[in-house]
Amino acid sequence: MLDTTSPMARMAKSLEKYVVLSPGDRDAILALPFKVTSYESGAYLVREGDRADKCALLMTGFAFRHKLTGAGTRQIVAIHVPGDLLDMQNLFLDYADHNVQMLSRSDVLTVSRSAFGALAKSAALIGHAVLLGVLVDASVYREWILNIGRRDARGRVAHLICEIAARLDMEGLPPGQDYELPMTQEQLADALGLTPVHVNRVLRILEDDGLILRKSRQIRLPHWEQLRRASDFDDRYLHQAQTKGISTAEGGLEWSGTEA
Amino acid sequence: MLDTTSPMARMAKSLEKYVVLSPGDRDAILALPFKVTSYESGAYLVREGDRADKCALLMTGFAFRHKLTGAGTRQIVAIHVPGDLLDMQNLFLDYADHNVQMLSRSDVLTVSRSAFGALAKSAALIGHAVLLGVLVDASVYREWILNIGRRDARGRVAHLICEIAARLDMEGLPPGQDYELPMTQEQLADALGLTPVHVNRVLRILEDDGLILRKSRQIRLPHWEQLRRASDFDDRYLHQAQTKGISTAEGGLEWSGTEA
DNA sequence: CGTTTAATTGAAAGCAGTCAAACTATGTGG
DNA sequence: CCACATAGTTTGACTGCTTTCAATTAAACG
Repeated sequence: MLDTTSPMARMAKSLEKYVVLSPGDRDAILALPFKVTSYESGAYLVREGDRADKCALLMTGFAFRHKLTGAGTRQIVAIHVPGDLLDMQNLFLDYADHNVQMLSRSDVLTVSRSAFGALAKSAALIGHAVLLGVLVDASVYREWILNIGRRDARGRVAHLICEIAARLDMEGLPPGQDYELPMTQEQLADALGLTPVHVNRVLRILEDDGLILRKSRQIRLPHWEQLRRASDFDDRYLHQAQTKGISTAEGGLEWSGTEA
Repeated sequence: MLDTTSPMARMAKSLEKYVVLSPGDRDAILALPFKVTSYESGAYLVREGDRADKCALLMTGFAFRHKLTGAGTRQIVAIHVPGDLLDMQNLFLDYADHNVQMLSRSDVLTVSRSAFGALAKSAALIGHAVLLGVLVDASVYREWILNIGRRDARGRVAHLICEIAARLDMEGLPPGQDYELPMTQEQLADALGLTPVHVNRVLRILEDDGLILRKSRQIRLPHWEQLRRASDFDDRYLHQAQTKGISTAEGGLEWSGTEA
């Protein structure tokens, strides 16, 4: 199932989160011309204003999307984990309305807009997979609007932690383990509409409440269910069922840790 | 150009904001079975948890999307104006992750999911129009995240007013006129992550600053350019160019009003 | 190891929220 | 056409969550 012969197999696998591809579709994907590029942490994959000319798959590492206000403050609007399709967002629009930047050193698979676009146009299923991917992204955006607009700082931070944990889990990364959140507190703040100072305070509160354990940027969630409740996190907005396949145990990751 | 023979002509027109349809595509759309329904203000078009079974076009009136937190607070995540395609969002996902509700008495054109889905699958251009529509919606979501996360209350309110004005304008509704914002201050608050009381105060501030004029829910924007600057509004995120056709004067609507 | 970047902590200020009451529309029935 | 009821708007006083400003400590990097 895990075909590692070609990086394009990862692309096929990512699309198969949304549809069941025919062998023909699969072959067509494997036949696409591609390129794998390593990006440093902080490198830009797309800059606001760029004409989108490629579509990408995040193979390793993390990335984020962000926009800037006229006053220069930043708002991160999405976080991406390995396995995410990166630029369907901008691919078909006239120009990029936001930035995509690496959160960590990352390997990115890119396919030219023309090649991918042609395939998506000719193979209906693949086009549909792209549409579903965009719809799920849109659902995540809606939850972020709710999170930032209507939850207090503690709930907001906890919710983002839950989302990232759930998505890593979904992508098959080791569940039930510590995981590394490759974000500075300043980046967390920009993702949550808070200040870095307050994020720091809230993290401490969550830690004091026993909801999370921290060691540098390693985070462990010893009481997933509690954290989930505290943050009002309900993973349905991630539409993993759509994502047929990955069948994580319904209610909960089981973390082994107890106390520091 | 403005074909009023069938409500489906409105649907075709809305899709043509994103692509140039062939006569064949157009005919196929006009041939779809449809239904026009009137909804009262406050009526639900879609409820969270519903299986999506229809796709809709808002013909007259306004609508909004919202989600609720576990604590019961509401966050409005999008506003829709006449001419908007309403439920591509949920159409292809397993179930609706949010609610769609009428802001005013509205006429809605609906097409069954199966009929529309089949057409979108067979006619690549129509499918592509749907994709573009969803991408533009996603871009608007991103701007809302930025707006709520990084602008103060005054900027936030002003930005939303600008967005709605720009979108009404885009849909060909009388520009440069007063327009009626069919939202209560409580709804505005829920769209902006604020409280109704504070929205009220901010509206007064904007009025005192001469940026808006109000009479009940009629709003006039006598100094568009000033309001635009005050709210850091840049309409590029609405991707109207994508929306080939409607060529509003680039930089600014010209409102005639001066002072009350 | 020194230098830079990120994380912490404290004290003070401020923007927005909460609570409560008064006022204004809008709508209904007599 | 007026009286009452309901929904929405406005205003004031007070509270508090989050920000700001500043300084210190810890971690990451070449």
